[in-house]
Amino acid sequence: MSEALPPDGEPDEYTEDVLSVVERIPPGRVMSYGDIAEYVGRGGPRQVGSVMSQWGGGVPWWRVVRADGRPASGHEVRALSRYAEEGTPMRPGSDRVNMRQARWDGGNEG
DNA sequence: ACGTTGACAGGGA
DNA sequence: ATCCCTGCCAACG
Repeated sequence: MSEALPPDGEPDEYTEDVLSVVERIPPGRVMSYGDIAEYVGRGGPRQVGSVMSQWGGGVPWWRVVRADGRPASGHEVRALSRYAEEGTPMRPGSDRVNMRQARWDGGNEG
């Protein structure tokens, strides 16, 4: 059984923070696990990954990638079709996101 | 208390 | 480019 959908329980405050940030990432943009950890101000990349593993089904999880631009482990194929839909900038000849262009800092700029 | 695990990150070979 | 190791930190058995 995979955790494609969020559990019915109530998320704690940290989980809420992480998920709310992920929901704000614009289409065609991404944030790394570490970026999100810094943004929420506590925990680390692995904690963010843990939250996404459990609750990611309810948010645009494909917009959360590794620091090197690789999509979430085990979800590469699904992520790739989303990037194609959203026009996410990719590295040429690779299945990786171009972080230079696609990285979102939480601000309003493009 | 301890060892293992995990949707991670960074550095070296 | 890939593989391997270490650092990291919370959750589990």
